[in-house]
Amino acid sequence: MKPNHCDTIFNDDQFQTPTRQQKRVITETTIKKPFQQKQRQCTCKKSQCLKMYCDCLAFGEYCGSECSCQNCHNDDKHLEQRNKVLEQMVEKNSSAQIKCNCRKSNCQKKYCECYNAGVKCSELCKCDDCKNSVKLGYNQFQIGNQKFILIPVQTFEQLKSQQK
DNA sequence: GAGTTTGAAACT
DNA sequence: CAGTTTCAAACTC
Repeated sequence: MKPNHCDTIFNDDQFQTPTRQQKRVITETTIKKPFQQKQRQCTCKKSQCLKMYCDCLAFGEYCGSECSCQNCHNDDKHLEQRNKVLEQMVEKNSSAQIKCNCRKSNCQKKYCECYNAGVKCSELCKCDDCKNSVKLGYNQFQIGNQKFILIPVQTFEQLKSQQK
């Protein structure tokens, strides 16, 4: 198994089908409520929620009532435009891996994508003075007493069918 | 809550 | 490809 993709979360107790395109970082909020209808809350002002700056779009979710974004296009009224952006994103991220280029945060703050995702920095990273002390292996993380491993969707489906 | 810092994403 | 700018979140006060 090459757990390089961020497509799927597998945890010890259950398999859960992803409801969204996993993009780059799994936020703490997401980990706590994996694949539930957790409404992200973005505050985008200039991106129209049509760029990856938008947290909602970055996870393939629509913006919702809890967002406080301005001139939002990440809704069903702008489906065509939105989906085009998402398609490009999926293509771009089909082999996305968690890596960072941190300069000042020592990979110890949530600015760091690796730290934020709960994974160790890897040789893919170009960070300076890395102090990311996550103990788990690459693409593994733990919240509370729940351990998670990021695996590709394909593998996820295989595991799921084996479980039946 | 306002202002600052940060680094990914976007752009050139 | 590398350097720069833009952006919104993380962080600080």
